[in-house]
Amino acid sequence: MFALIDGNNFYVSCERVFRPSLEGIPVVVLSNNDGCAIARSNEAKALGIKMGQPWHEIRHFEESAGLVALSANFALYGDMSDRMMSLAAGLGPTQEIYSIDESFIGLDGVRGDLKARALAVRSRILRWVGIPCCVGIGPTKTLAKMANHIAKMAERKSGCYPIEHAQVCDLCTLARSQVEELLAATDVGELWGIGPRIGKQLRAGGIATALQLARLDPATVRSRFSVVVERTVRELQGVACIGLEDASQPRQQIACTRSFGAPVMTYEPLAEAVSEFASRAAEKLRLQSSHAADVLVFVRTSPFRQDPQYSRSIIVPLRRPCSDTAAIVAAALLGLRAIFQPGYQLAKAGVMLMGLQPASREQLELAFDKPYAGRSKARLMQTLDAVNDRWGRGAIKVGSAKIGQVPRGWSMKQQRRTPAYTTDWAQLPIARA
DNA sequence: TCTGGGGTCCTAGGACCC
DNA sequence: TCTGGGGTCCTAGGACCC
Repeated sequence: MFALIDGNNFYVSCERVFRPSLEGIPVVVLSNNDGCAIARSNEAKALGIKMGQPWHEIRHFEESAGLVALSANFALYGDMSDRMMSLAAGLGPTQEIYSIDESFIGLDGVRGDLKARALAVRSRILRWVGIPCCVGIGPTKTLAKMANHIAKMAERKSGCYPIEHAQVCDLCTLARSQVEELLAATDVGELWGIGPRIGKQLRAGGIATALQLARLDPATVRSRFSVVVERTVRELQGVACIGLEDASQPRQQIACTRSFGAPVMTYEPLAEAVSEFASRAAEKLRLQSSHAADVLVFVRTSPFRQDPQYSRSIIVPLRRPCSDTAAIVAAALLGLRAIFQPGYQLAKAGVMLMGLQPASREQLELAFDKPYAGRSKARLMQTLDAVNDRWGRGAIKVGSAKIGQVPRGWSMKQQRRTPAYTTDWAQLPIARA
């Protein structure tokens, strides 16, 4: 048995903790560069504002409906999340933190009235952290997710589900007929694992509700769709196919990407941005004690504009897997040089680290104890992270202006013989403080 | 004028092998 | 007219999640 605890309108709720005057009015939190809405209060949802809707399409609500828009503060949300998760963990013996605002709780072995227990945890989170939550309980993760959706909608919109399921919905204590009524009242597109594409295909085939999907034959679903949809069907039937992932797994891929506030057309500002992305990605990499084998860098124009489109990416292998900012920045810049073409209004760029592997004990020992260069590099990275942690991101950066650029007067042969990513730390310009 | 930033998993098809 | 059969690995792209 599983529970899913989920903070309501999480980013907006975090903001409201510190600005109670925002209660009861339409609020959105905006993405990077205030580009689009990434969280909406119930009042904003009632205005018809969609997830991810561009700000310029909804800003008229400022005047007409008193909409308040806030720039995102992810550091705050991360902190609030940690507090919420530690209280949510009290619901059962195991916890999987699924996203910044959701966690699954394994309920095996928990005795007594689960609904009362969930309500108590919910009110503790509300009192101590200030975040309103909803809890869904079911025999599988997919059903717990659906129960959570019911708990939220029953509270928010009267009439769509029976009001007694508001805030906490426990499918495990209901009669079969009651569960089927809830399944019948749930659109197939609301289910975990059914997105817009599959949802459309299902509806075209006459499957519009969760109940209709639950009654299909899994094998048929597998042949017509995929094992993923088949698993959803089995989970709806009460057969648990997706287990709880207790221990958090290290990431298999680390990305740092941004849209630009204004189009970028020249190499230098792009190189500066890509250096920054690569540095941030390398920090994240060291945080999980991994090494990367490859660096991917991409640039692209805005797909929403009519201008000539340009989208390229390249994967640059590192000489050997590492987590060294200098090597990763150099590789990213080498890649950027290969894919950059002037004349396009670039809207977005990013760096991804791939082929991640644990930094093994041998590698760590090698870095710290054996060759001088390796030791100093690892210590330098530790110092970099420590200083940036203490004094704020970007307090120390790796200088990048010249990395990846070819010294004046070099022949093509020399350039080919000396790829930038083989650059040693010693050859790189030292950071400015 | 202005459109997020992360992630995961699955599948199909090609290359390659014996 | 007929043109093996099976396996593995890799990659790009698609679909999904928040």
